[in-house]
Amino acid sequence: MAKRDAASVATVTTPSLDAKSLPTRARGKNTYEVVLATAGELLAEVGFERLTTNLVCERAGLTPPALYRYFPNKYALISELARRLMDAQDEAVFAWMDEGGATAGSLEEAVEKNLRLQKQVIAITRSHPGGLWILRAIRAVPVLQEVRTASRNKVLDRMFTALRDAYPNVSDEHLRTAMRLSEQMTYAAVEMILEDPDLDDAMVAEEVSWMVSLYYHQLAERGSGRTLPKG
Amino acid sequence: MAKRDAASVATVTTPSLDAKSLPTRARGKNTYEVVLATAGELLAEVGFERLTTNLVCERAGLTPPALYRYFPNKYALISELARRLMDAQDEAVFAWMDEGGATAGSLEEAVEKNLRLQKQVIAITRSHPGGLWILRAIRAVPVLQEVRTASRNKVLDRMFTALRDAYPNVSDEHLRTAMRLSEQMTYAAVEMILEDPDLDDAMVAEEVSWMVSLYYHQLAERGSGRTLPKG
DNA sequence: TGTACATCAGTGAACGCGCGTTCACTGATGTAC
DNA sequence: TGTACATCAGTGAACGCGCGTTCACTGATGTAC
Repeated sequence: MAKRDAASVATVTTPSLDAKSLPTRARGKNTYEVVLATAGELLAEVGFERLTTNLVCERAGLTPPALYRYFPNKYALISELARRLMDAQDEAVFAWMDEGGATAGSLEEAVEKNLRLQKQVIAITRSHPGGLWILRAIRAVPVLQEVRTASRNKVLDRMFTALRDAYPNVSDEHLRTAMRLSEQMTYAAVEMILEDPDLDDAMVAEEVSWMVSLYYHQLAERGSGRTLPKG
Repeated sequence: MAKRDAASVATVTTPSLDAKSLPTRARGKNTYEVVLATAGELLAEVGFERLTTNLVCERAGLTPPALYRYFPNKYALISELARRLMDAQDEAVFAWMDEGGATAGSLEEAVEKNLRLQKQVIAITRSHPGGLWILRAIRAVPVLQEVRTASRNKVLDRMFTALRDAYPNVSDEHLRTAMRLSEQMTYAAVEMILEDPDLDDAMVAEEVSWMVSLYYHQLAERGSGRTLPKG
């Protein structure tokens, strides 16, 4: 077998995200948090691409080896920030479900409940510095996609269990697809709102709630075949 | 005024995208296309972050100054690829509108028409090497967002004109928001399908069509206040 | 309650790599006469 | 139809910068006795 032309091979090695070691003492814990906070702050200012460990150190008033003690690279920084954001969002969703948010009777009720959740997710993302960039990063950076996938699956599994019985005519796969689409819609709207200050948050949130609620409302009436709703 | 601490300032200079010069002769035009094709290919293989001008040159069998003659940096490469993808998609949307795709009577008809467009957009994106990465890049990379914005506004303006009269009870802002949301939903679904091969393309496309169609269907009935649909 | 010691936390300085970029140059291609 | 010349296209080799990373070290902090 001939030696392959070097120019034709593109090697891809994924950087590790494993925290090198966690701080045990107060000083170290503080540094750890300062680094993360600074990373979030800089993320909001310069975006993902321009974020470097050196830049974080400079801003945080640390030398590189101090950061490097806890985080192997910038991906580990974003990974931790993303994990926290996802956890906060997931908690909000679970609390919402526990209050019966997902089991509405009328369409109007569903819209109202959905709207509350939508607004919460927006508020949570906004309260996390660099939140918009975190959302973009977990979509666009391969090593970080796992954070998003893990969070999504956690929420989806629980929601699937909660909703399964409410849609007897819909197959498992169909229901899962429906849930993934509404999840996508929710996050797309959050990104939209955060990146375009001209948009009316409340209006966007309400419209998304309508879109998702109408869809689920009609999904219940639709079979696995294609039955149109009455009217 | 005191000199600001260097560590507290994060400068952001945006790279230029202007093509340095366009090739005039056949050889140059060929090189130009080879560079772009290689960039798309590598984008699909290694993603945006790992794409470098050096890597493109190596794979294309060129030296850096050859690439550099036409493109100032990697953003210019992706920008051109993105512009082409957006143009192809926009054309499909316009053709669809010219065939009356946006002006359906019944809900069922709307779903059918919407589905055709959705499938076309998926096919177009798939046919462009690195298409998924191009979509991600124009969302996540500041200099490239303009490509997306330009394309979006072009489509939105034309669609707004076409739909304006069909929704008399809906304000301009409301209608624009509605269109932006359905646009987001469409692209979110394309990304979803391209990045998760386990998904059933046809099912996702159909569900998106339902979601969007239901939404517009109900939008017509809804006032600028909040009137619930009958039923 | 004080001191000695182990361990944690952070520093200063330096490194190698590869990226983007440039320079002076050779070779290819079209065109004027 | 051939040749001279202007311009386009691409090369080879080198550069500086800044990023990630490491090393031997100093300083801070908790704890055993």
